[in-house]
Amino acid sequence: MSTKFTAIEGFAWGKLLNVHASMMRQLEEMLQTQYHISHGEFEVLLRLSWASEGRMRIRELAETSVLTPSGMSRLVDRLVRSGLTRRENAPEDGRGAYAVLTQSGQERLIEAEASNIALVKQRFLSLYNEEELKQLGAFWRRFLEQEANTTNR
Amino acid sequence: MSTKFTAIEGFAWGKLLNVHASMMRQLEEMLQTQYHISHGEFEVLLRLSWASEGRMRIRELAETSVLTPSGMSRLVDRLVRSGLTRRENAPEDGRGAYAVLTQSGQERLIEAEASNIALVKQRFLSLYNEEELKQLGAFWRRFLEQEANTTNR
DNA sequence: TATATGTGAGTGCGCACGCATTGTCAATAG
DNA sequence: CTATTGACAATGCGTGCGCACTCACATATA
Repeated sequence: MSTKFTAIEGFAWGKLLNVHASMMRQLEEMLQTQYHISHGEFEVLLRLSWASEGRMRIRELAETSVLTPSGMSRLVDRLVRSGLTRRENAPEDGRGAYAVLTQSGQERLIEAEASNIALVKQRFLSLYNEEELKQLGAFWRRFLEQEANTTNR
Repeated sequence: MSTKFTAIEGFAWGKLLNVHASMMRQLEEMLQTQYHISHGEFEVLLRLSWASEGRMRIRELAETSVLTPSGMSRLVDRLVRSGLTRRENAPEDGRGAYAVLTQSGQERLIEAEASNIALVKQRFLSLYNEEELKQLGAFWRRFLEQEANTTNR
């Protein structure tokens, strides 16, 4: 295998990085200035809202994110100080702690999520028709299926 | 505009994030364990290798990256301590400083870049034929052209 | 030339993170 | 029941970064 990219390969890969960086920069700036939360904090609030009764274990949150348990513990700390979550001891496991979405957290999340979705639609999704979005999804599915196969062994 | 994603939209956007995260995680782990450099340091070495005589101004490096000038100054510091770059005063501008690729930096970069390209090909590019890669590139081009239009005003 | 304004690089400080460790509790073995 | 091992959350420490600032120098203006 060659140690160089073809022009087509270099473009397909390199510009993917640029597109991702541009979108993330815009999303993070919007979340910070309008809602005073980082993108990581936003994602935690979002996962909590999906969970039953708006609560998840710290460890579970860490596993479904890019953070370690220690980083997640501190992130939840910040959310607690901001009043967006609270901690609750796990009744069934004395070691465990839940992060629980507060009323204030739900309200902040609803607005932040709406802005988040609007920005992604406006800047990214609106550029492609449904057929093209399906095509993109098919590309990602192919990648993720290969990942699932190779990480299991 | 709706405040929800359609299933197709959510997949096309959400899985793009997953694909990017998976690739970046693999690349960063490879660069760190095999070459003892971060991905940001790798990109700086790469840009230096593209520049004439392997030298660029700190400010210029910062502008073409995600870092601020202060962050870039410190990143170059680390590269200097590792022996991969050296600093040189700019003769034409007494304020300025160049980061210059050393021999050791060139050697490290050549190997790291080969590994980087091999990993991207193996894990990502090899999943798609040339027609599909062209299509991906066309999607990215559409996005970046829109960005160029809207950021200029 | 003399002064004011702008720019490049570097630094003190605060913040967020990972790693290693600790404290607490659960689960298993004897 | 006791001891060992393992798991969850939290914390001390080191590191990398941005922001605000400083210093050195360049550029513009009178």
